[in-house]
Parts: sequence; C-alpha cells; structure tokens
Amino acid sequence: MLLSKLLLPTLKDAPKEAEVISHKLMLRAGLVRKVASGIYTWLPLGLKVLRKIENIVREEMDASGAQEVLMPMVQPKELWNETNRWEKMGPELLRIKDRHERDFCLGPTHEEVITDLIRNNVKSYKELPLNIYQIQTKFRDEVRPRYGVMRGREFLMKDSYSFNIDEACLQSTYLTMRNTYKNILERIGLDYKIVAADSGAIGGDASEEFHVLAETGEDTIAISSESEFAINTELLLKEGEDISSLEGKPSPDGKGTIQIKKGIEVGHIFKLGKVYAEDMKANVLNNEGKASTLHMGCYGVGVSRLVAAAIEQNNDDKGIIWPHSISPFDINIIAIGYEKDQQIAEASLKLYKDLQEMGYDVLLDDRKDGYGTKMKDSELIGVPLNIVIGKQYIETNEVELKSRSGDSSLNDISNLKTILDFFK
RNA sequence: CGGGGUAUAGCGCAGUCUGGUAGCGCACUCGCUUUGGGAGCGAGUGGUCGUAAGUUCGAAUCUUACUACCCCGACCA
Repeated sequence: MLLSKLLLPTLKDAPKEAEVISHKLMLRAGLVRKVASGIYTWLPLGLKVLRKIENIVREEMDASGAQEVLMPMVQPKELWNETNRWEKMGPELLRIKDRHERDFCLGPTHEEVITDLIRNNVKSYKELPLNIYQIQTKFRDEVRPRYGVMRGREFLMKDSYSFNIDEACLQSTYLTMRNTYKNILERIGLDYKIVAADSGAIGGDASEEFHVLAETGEDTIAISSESEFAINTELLLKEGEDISSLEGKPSPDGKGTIQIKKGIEVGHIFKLGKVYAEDMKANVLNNEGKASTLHMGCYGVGVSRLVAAAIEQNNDDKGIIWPHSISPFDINIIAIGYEKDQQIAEASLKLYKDLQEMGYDVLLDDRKDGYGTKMKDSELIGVPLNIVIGKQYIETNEVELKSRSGDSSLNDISNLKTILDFFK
C-alpha cells in the first residue's frame, strides 16, 4: 500500500473524549472514528488489524473442528419468548419493530437462533457433537459504553455454541475450546490469565474467563504468583471478602502468594448444560432411540475488544507497538526525498515490490514529508519494522533497518535475506 | 438511572466572569525554498460559537429548557 493513497488520518493531539491509552491511540493512529457513543467506524488501518485477529480466531476455531456459519443480527421476539429472555433482559436488549409492527431485537447473543437451527436440523446423536461458530457484529445497549471499542455497544464477537449428547461429551468440547482460546491468545502474543468466573444469570455449572492483563482492565482478578490459580474477585465479593486484604496472602492452592491484578475480559467459555435446550425442546434420539435433551456450551471471544486490549498491553509514549501477528503492516518503507529523487523513488518501489512478492504486507511512505514526520507516523501506527531509504542509499547503497522496539542497523539494499532475519 | 464535567474550524484550545458581531496552534489549499526526527517564508480555505426559546438597540458571553459526549457509581454470557 502506498501511504499517499491510504485513508490514514493521524492526529497529533488525542480528542478529549478519549481517556484510556488504547482509545487515544486508536483515534490518533487513525484506526477508528466514533459515530455515536459506543459505535464506531473502522478505518482501513483498524480494519486490517481487526481482520488479522479475526483470521487467527477463525483458523484456530477451524483447527478445533468447529464450523462457521453466519446468523442474522435481527431476531424475532418469538424465539426469545421461548427462553423467557424477552421479558428477563433489560434495556440492553435493543427492541425494534418492523413495518408490520412485529417485534424484533438486535442480537446481543445467539443462543436462541442457533438452538432453533439445531433442533430443526439435527435429529440423531450420531450427528453430534457439533460446535458451530460465527464472527459477527453484536449489539448490546450498554448502560454506559466506555473506553472506545473496549466497551462498545456495537462490537465484533466470535461466538460459538456446542451441542453434545451428554455431560462427558460437553466436558470434552469445553476443554477443546479452552485449549483453542489459549492457542489464539498465544498466537496473537498477549499476556493473559484464565480465571474462574461467575457463571452469571445464565446458569450452568462452569465458566472461565480469559483476561488480558492491563492496568485499565475493568475486572479485578486474584492470581497466584507461582501457579495457574486465578479467580475473578466478583466471586469473592459475594462472600463478603475485602479484596485488597488478599494481596500477599498464600494462594488457596498452596503455591505462591496472591496478587491482585486488573484484567480485560477477552474470552469467556461456558458450560450451559440443558438450560436452553429444555426451554426450546432441543432433543435428538440417543442410542436407545429415545429423545434426549442436548447439553450445550457457549464460547465467546471479543474480537474488537482484543484490538484495544492488545494496544493496552503494547504501547509507549510514541504510539502503538503491535505484536507482529496482528500488525496492520509487516514493514514500512520510509522513503526520504521520494518526490525529488528519481534514484530513491525507483529503489523504494523495487524494494516494495520485492518484499510484496516475498509475501510481506508492505507500506511505502511515498509522501512529500521529511524523515521526522514519516517516522513519527510510523511509530504511532506501530509497524514492527521500518526500512529507511535515503541519502545513505545514494552514498553506499545501504538502507537502515529500524525496528519499532528500537534496534537499528545498516544493510546493503540487495541483501533482502539479511533484512528479513528481523522476523525470525 | 444517581453524582460530576464538557460542548467555539478536522484536532487541541483562548475568548464567557465584565454583552459590541470570533481568535490562536496544528491540520488543509497555492507558490517558492526545504527533506535522516513532527521544516521555513508568503498568500489562502474553513465556524448559523451543540439546539431552541427568552432578555437586550445588540448575545459565543446573561436566563430557561433540551440534546449530545466524557468521567465515577449502579449494570454487564
């Protein structure tokens, strides 16, 4: 991509509406723009990041044996009446009417729709287990949207629903999803914890959340300094404990001491059991030929929230520092004097094309600006590797490799292999 | 929904107390000079001052109502 053609409205000053660092940087780096409270347009650069995360999620879900579908965002009241959630849910369920005065809602989640699909189309235990997912825009009319896309009203989510013949089978799928979520977060490259969580009003007997650790997290979690033990302090509050007093105490599992941390919930896995299947009469015939209520699980990943979470965990005073896995570009070629110097222009374009042919996602800064402006923007948008081509190239045929993390070195422009050792 | 705050050009802000017809920095346009850390000079574009009503000869400024947005809380698969 030529930067001169890219819609990339970077800002020196963050709009005052932004409070947390990820929100400020997402606005400054030209990733998103607000349309209304909690509702955002994703600009080209932001969308590239969103798609990269989405693709990692998709690949790992497919690898786990799950199947992708796409359900509607608009859902009829009748389905929600079956589980009584039309009544139970508060105003966060945005209700609308069509031209015939029929009631619909904007989907905040899809248990009803997916359960309806499965009960109508799956009749035998032989077709199970099934794990069906989608990556789709959700709408929840939050009481108070905040922190940009971190807690938006409209947001992108991967939600999946498993249908199992019994508890043991559900347990197996649950563990597969647990492992899949670990793979996703490790591939993206985030520091996270799996925490025991409140299973909430939805019922069910097991629930774990995946939290990206960050100061601005909305949840408070207690973790062990040495083991995997981690728990959402919402659970402790119910028992009336004072959270701050836990700091430094021995971990309940006997390993290490308790530390109190802030976390951003980016994933949640749930064993629903038979709750929805019973309400909606979702049965299959078991191996004895008798109707058997399905056991369900549901598993969510906040895709758009992950963008913000990744920034919260990876930034400095200059801007975003993308993990390479989700960076909008792999390489930014900073061409100094692109407009004036034929040699620079030709060499930059050749390098650009060569790197593209090697499979890299390359940005070429061909704008009429100086080194400072181009570097500042590159650092703001967080591209992992810059290749500076300027007077050094004219003199010695060398370009400077400058990583976002601060390393730099000079290399002959023809030596692309050396250049790309950076990514090993 | 309770508490607090903000609203003036794309972004950041001044002007409001003390009413006189809107300004600064950045960005943007044109020209020339620049080009390895957000360049310089010159000339420009862009605002029904959140909305509505009121007071007044005159309102960004005073009064009232409303709206939007942000923060804290409550809420949240």
